[in-house]
Amino acid sequence: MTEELSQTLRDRRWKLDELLRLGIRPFEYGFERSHDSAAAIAEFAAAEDGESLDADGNGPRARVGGRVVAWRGHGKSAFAHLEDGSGRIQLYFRQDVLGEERFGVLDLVDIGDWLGVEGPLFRTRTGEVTVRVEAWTVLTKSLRPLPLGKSEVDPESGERVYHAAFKDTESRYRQRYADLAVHPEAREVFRTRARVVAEMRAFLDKDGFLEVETPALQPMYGGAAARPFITHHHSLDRAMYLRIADELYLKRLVVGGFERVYEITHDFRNEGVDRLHNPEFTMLEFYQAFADYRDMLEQVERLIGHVVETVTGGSDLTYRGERLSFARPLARVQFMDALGKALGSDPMTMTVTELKVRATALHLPELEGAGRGKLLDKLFGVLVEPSLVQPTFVMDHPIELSPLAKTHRSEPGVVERFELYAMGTELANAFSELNDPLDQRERFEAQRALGVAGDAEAHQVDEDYLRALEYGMPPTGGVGVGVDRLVMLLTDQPSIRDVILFPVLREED
RNA sequence: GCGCCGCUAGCUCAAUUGGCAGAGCAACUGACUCUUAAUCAGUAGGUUCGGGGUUCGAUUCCCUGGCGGCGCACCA
Repeated sequence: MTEELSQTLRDRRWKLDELLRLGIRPFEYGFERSHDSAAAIAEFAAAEDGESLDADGNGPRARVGGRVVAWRGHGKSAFAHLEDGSGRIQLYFRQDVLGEERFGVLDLVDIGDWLGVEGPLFRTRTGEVTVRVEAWTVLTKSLRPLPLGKSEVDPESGERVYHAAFKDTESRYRQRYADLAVHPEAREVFRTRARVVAEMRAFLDKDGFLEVETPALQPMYGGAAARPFITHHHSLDRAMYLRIADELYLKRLVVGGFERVYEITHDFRNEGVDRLHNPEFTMLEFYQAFADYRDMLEQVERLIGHVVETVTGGSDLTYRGERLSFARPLARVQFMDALGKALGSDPMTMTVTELKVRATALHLPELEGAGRGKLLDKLFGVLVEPSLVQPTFVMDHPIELSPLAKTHRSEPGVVERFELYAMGTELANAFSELNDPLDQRERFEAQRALGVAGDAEAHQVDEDYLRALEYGMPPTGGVGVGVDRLVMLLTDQPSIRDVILFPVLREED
């Protein structure tokens, strides 16, 4: 490397060379730990309670490894903090313990280095459990300073208070490794995310659902209204699509005789990026034979309730200062009722022209060629959605919006469908699945007409799916849950990028 | 895609009307053997996001491009 290095980077390289010169391996092969920091602290506390400390106050010995996150030199002694996956532990180095030469080598240690240390545990005068370091080794020399601001622990709340923390949003997303390295609470968000997914699995597994994997690379996309990513398979010499939903494949499996199936996977939608949308996102879909959307509503209530309970310990959570209650039963409103109330007249009896007048009055753009379904959807989005702060099921959507849902058994013009909203955004979507292949073909044809008219998100006609339905799909309820958004709520994060480890960004430079 | 805001040292941020580009932390040198945002003294560190323009002089004003945030639109 001949690139010009900043003074800071040059300095780290110099220390690396010095370590090598002293015969110290700066990138070790491993380190056997006796404790992580939390276990070491716990074991010392237990020894203290058992009054088994020696005359100098030393308790059990520990070998701990971690990243140096703070350093306070005092001439012939030094304090440091080492952070590992379980937390932090203080280190105490003394020249009279380590010897002049070995203590001197500590000058080559920087914040950010990974160290392994060993020595007895003791409690300092100020009460902190600390390793009295008798031996130490460099595990990894850090060649680039971490963006680590100073921080202290608030004695009142126990929370970490940052002073000049690493907070440039762009850098945090681009260099997630650095964000995670200096923000334990960012790591906690992703631990929670993993727990949410694990609990969804546990809930469904326990209820007899089979986890399956369906293609991400598809010859034809479907199952949602969205623009796909298109790619090309060279040896087959044909276009392939990244899935926008796994719905149609999961229902094929119900046709095949798997009565309860689910998949937690990434969908890809070729659309804009904002606070609530990443082009690649995680969706849970599950399908249950012999069930209708009312059964699925109960399932969603129980599933979400279970996840909220696991993370918060109760049925409530706070998002952006707003208290949300997921206590069952959740509120429910009829799509048409809610929209009718907002419009001041019954949307079912309104003509397309009348709807368009109302939409125009609200300055809704993109009305060009919009059909009845799209108009209702847009009006609902503007007039009703923002008010759905507490978790609410919106029931029975217009048929034009839902080409894969069964028509309502008693209400004309609508389908058996619900969406779960909270904080004004959609969390889940479900219906009594349309299993009449003749009706399904008509719905596909209607979508094809919309597509011809210029709707880039219109559904394609999937002949293979129709063939599957012709074999016969039992009555089935299906649900999709936006996992990222649920995690946003549960971790109180303002942007979907805060719950996706490596969100989509434009190229650097 | 459109609008608004932002981009200055490793990190967080200043810089008056257009007038020598600064501070805290990190780093470096020195002092200090129970500190914890350690302390004290000193030192160094800059393509002010890129390109162009106006001007005696641009971090500052204008044009243009890049990236990000927020809002709108689209969507789950």
